[in-house]
Amino acid sequence: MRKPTSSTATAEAAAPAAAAKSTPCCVKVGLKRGPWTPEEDELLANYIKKEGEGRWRTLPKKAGLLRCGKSCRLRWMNYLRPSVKRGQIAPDEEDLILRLHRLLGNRWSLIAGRIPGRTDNEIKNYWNTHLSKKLISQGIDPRTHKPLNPQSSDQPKPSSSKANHLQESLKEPIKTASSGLEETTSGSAHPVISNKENEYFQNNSNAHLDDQYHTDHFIASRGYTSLLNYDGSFGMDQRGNQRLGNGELAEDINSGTEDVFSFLNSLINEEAFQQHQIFNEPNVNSAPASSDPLFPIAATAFGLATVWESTLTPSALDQNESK
DNA sequence: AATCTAGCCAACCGCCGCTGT
DNA sequence: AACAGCGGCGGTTGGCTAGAT
Repeated sequence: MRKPTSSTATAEAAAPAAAAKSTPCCVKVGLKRGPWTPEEDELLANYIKKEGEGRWRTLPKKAGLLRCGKSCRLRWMNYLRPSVKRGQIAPDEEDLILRLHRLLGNRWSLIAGRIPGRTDNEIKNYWNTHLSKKLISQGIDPRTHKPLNPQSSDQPKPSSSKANHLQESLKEPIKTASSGLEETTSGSAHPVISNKENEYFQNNSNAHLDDQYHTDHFIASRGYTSLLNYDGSFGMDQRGNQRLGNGELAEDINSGTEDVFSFLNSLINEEAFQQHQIFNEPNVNSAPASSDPLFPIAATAFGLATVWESTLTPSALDQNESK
């Protein structure tokens, strides 16, 4: 159990000594904690509107808040930011969370980065309160996305159609935006996996979808598509890292694709890209239209993606090796 | 009506990696 | 190379609320 009073008291007692050496933002002398008031929200929002995000350590003082910088950052990121979407998680968002979690594990910020308007905290809470329980009730281990009882994996699947849908959903490879998009039943556009990729899974005996490593590796090796956000924009975490899978995977990705993605990220204005239609149309197997106002950006992205597709994907590498 | 219980979620904590010195 | 500061992340907590008893 958490011990707020004692830990706070300890921190406060230790604060003067700590402050003499450094000024960590979590020194709690005289700082307010707990729920934010509307007045505090207004102060914070107004300040950030004027001065912008960042410099969290000094922000509270300048904004006239008796909060630590971390608390301000959290409040802004999870609640006050205009882009934060409120309200229930939609079924297609839930589906995406499940798929991303299967690939990424508890990398909430990475998952949130691919679901516009949702925060890592919100997704984490939703997972812990809804999805993990849902998976358990379906006999699926929420950590591994595999059957809870391995011996029962040969048994018939749960009889309800909902359960079947969930099981099937978890087996599908995550849809990517490499070569196109498809309409979901709910009407929103999801990135799709290409025929080539399906072919790869079918032809490569090591790439069976139940195998977390191979699924991860496949997606990771196709770095550029896995880094496409749900809305079609290119996504990395805020440090510019690609935190997919375990460290080994991250190395795999970083060794081959980071430059490409840094370049793409630098090319693409996210806001403009979100409004851009290239990744929001049902079929974008063709190159972007030159009449499009964002043609230069789209064409560069498309070009790089095409080069990547034809030279560095597992199937392309196999083909090149066999030549 | 009062009490108990469970669920939800905003907020906190400790740790880590990056960056600047 | 070592250190300190900062921002960000994931795990966890505890207050609030709705429903059950």
